[in-house]
Amino acid sequence: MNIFDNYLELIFKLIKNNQKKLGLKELNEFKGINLEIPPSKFDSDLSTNICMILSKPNKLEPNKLAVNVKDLLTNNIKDFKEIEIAGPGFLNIKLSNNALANIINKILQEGKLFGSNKTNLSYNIEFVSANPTGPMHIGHCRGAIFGDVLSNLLKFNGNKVTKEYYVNDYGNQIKNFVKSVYLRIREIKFNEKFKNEKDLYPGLYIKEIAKKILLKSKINFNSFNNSYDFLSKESLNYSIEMIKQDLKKLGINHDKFVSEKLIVEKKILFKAIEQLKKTKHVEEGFLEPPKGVTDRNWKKTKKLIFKSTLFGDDANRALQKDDGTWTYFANDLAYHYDKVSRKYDKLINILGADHTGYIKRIEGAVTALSKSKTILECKVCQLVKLFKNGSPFKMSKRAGDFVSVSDLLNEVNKDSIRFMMLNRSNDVELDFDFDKVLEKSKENPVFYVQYCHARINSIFRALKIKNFNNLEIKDDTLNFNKYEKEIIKKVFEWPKVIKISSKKYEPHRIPFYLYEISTLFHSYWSKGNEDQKYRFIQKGKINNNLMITIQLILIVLQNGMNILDVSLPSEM
RNA sequence: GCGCCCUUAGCUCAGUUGGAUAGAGCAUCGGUUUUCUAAACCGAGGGUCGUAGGUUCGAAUCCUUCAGGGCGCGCCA
Repeated sequence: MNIFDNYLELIFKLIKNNQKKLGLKELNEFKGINLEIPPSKFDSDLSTNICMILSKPNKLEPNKLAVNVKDLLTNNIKDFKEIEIAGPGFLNIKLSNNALANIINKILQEGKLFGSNKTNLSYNIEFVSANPTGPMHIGHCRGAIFGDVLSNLLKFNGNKVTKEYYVNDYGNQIKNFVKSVYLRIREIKFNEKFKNEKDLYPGLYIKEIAKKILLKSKINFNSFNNSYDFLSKESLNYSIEMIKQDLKKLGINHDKFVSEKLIVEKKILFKAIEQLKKTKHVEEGFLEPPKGVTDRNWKKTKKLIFKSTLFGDDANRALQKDDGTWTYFANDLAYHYDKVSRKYDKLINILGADHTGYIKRIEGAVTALSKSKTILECKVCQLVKLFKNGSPFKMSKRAGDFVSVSDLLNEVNKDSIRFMMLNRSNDVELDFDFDKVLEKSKENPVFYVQYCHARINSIFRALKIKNFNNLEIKDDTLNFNKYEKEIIKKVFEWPKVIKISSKKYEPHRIPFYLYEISTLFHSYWSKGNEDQKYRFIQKGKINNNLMITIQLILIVLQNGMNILDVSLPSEM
């Protein structure tokens, strides 16, 4: 039930059928025309810019065209009770009571589905993909929640979504990680001091892993090479498990974990390269020394390169290292070849701000691999800064030199973390303030929205019922006051919020919307303090218009918080 | 040097494929509770939308210039 889309379609049809009469030669496919809720100072339900847009290519005056369009619409769409021409040529539309009643009834029927635009595409969203060399830190957390909620959002909007985690369980970092575990084991078993050499992982969690492995293993750890296979398998298991636990505590479950090691073993890379050689995206050649980096022993050697400059990248990228082994990017190319072959409509990668430089090459890779049939879009989450008492806050560094997700979860509950991590656009840095998140006040948006729900439930308690059942309205009983009207208009906007946030991959619009509708509710509620007649419950009863208004709020609160996966307590 | 992101009220930020007098929260000042949760509400002040141009009926939004801040720039992963 998206009234904007529905009515626009009607309007377009009418205008097309009466094109000549209106003197319109050029319809421009109705591009740029929209229907929206006008600012609250205008006393109308809908507003469209159609006359302003169409007047230009047809060389008509917007206000004159508006007079004709107004007549056309009022005579043919009986849902439109009254239309006013306003400002530079807006049409402000009032809906008939009958139309309002029908719309509201439909929303009540749709309930949990209200807001879905039923787009029906298949998405693959890769997110987190933190290296399995240690626990998740605060930086991963934002991307993790962003990806999870974006998945929920796209699912809610009617799509199929695969939530994917790419496990980088291959390469030098893994060797360093395993070596660190090995040295910690030697430290415990043979009392050898752990020397913090370059490239090793000093974090104390490595010690925990070492202890666990020692408890269950029977091998002697006399040589790194001899124990490597066993050690790497065990250490990776532990650290991946650790990450999965953190994700679980945040309420995140991926559908699929793809192992880089497996991608390598399946030799997918060769197929990918073979294909890209044919399309001339991969060639043997030489690369220039990296810019902005000095003091390197640069050797110009011939190797396979991916021509990412064709896709706007700064430089072409090496697929092979000097010693002939494959680069990380090469394996990622193979991984994305695999993703492309799974035939999703859209691929999305969620990255941290420090991976911005990687975007063009990997998006280009997908375009090349899919022969422009699949588009990969990378969304970047900017940094998270921790604050406490208004000043930057550093947590215990037990886990290493970063703030871990489990540290965070010890202080703040999952609901607050999820909501707050999305209470900013992904494009801007996010200040995460511990005090604010723990506060029970308007300043804490999570609380504010939840409190709205709790207050609604207090009405149920006062009326001694569990919910409003079987609500239905007839137009003759329809008589909303100005506060209710405002709330209902806001509810009508919900499908639009879903549509835009789905289209632009911007889940942050949902918490903002929920906060706004909560404000309208709290405000209306408080009117009862000033004026008896606005009290929700009169002589133990509640009137029908109010019941409907509250039910509509409940529907969007529940649908919204479901997408965020944040709880709605009925009492606080 | 290059790429990406950001610059909107004192502070932190929203702002829909370009729309009407640019919106919230915090902070400041003032008010509201014998009655459904005051953990809330109402009101006031506060703006050259970083700068300079351009596009047009109309620009915070699109294009160009410059300035400031962040992130990144390996044949690491």
